[in-house]
Amino acid sequence: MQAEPDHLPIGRFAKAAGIGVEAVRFYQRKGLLGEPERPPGGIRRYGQADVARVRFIKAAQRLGFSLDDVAQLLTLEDGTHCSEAAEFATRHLADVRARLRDLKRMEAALSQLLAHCDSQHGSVACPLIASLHGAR
Amino acid sequence: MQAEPDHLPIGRFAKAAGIGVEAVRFYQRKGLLGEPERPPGGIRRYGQADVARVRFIKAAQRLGFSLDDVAQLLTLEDGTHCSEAAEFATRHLADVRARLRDLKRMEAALSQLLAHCDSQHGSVACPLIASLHGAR
DNA sequence: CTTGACTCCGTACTTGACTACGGAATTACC
DNA sequence: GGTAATTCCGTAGTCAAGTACGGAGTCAAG
Repeated sequence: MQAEPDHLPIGRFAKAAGIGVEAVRFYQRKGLLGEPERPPGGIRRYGQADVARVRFIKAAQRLGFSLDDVAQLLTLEDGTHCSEAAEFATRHLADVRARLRDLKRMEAALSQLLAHCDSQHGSVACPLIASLHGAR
Repeated sequence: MQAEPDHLPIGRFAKAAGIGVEAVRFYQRKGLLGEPERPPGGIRRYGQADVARVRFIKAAQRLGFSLDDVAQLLTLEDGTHCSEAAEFATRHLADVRARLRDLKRMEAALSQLLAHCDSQHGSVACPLIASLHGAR
């Protein structure tokens, strides 16, 4: 049958999303990803929206969010009632901003290291620990 | 004996750093943290520099770095020869910048959600997935 | 100088996030 | 329409990052 971009069987879907077939099923069990309807005596098909969803999951994970965090973020995406959404979003936003602060400090420390390194050779230390001082 | 800030026994040290005693030993086994000398028939003592080091480890983890990544970052802190340092630092810097980009997008999406949410009640969706589109 | 808390060190268990396996059903290709 | 590749689904194993346990040695308060 058609393997067009919005009727991908699980194997192609997983490849398109950059994960394994087993990981797809794992995310479905965790509730991060829906199981498309299975036509009687047929197989499930996946679309581009599913691919984007998985890419988001992987991106958020790289930013240090657990799958439980990602699940909450996805409920925001999916549209919850405003009052609950605001609560989650506020908390996650504070979290995101704290991470941003630390990452910026880290970027500064690393790029200063490189600047030093370029200009003179020998050995240099990088005050990474000090740069995040006051972090929590 | 003295329990002054630079002669902490492992229990106080762990508490000061916000982790458990077992985690301290675990980081030592991983090489993230040195084992202070043990005076013959005595116990090891830890100082503020160790506390700061552990705090850095935890902060970096929250930013999505694995302990192996953190180990590399710490070699920069500890001061390596410039040529190797530059290589690591360049790679990590690119990584940090990619994360920064994604986090900024996420921050924008979340704060927009809140802005919408404040101004009108009912249900709102948050285009988080779309906000990271083009992420890797 | 004893007693209770703490340290040391090795091994084993737990949790989160997958990854692998295997047998029955479905699909795709010639 | 047969057969090789996929899918399905359940169970089990793996790896990272800890956490817990336990017995022998050390410290510190009375």
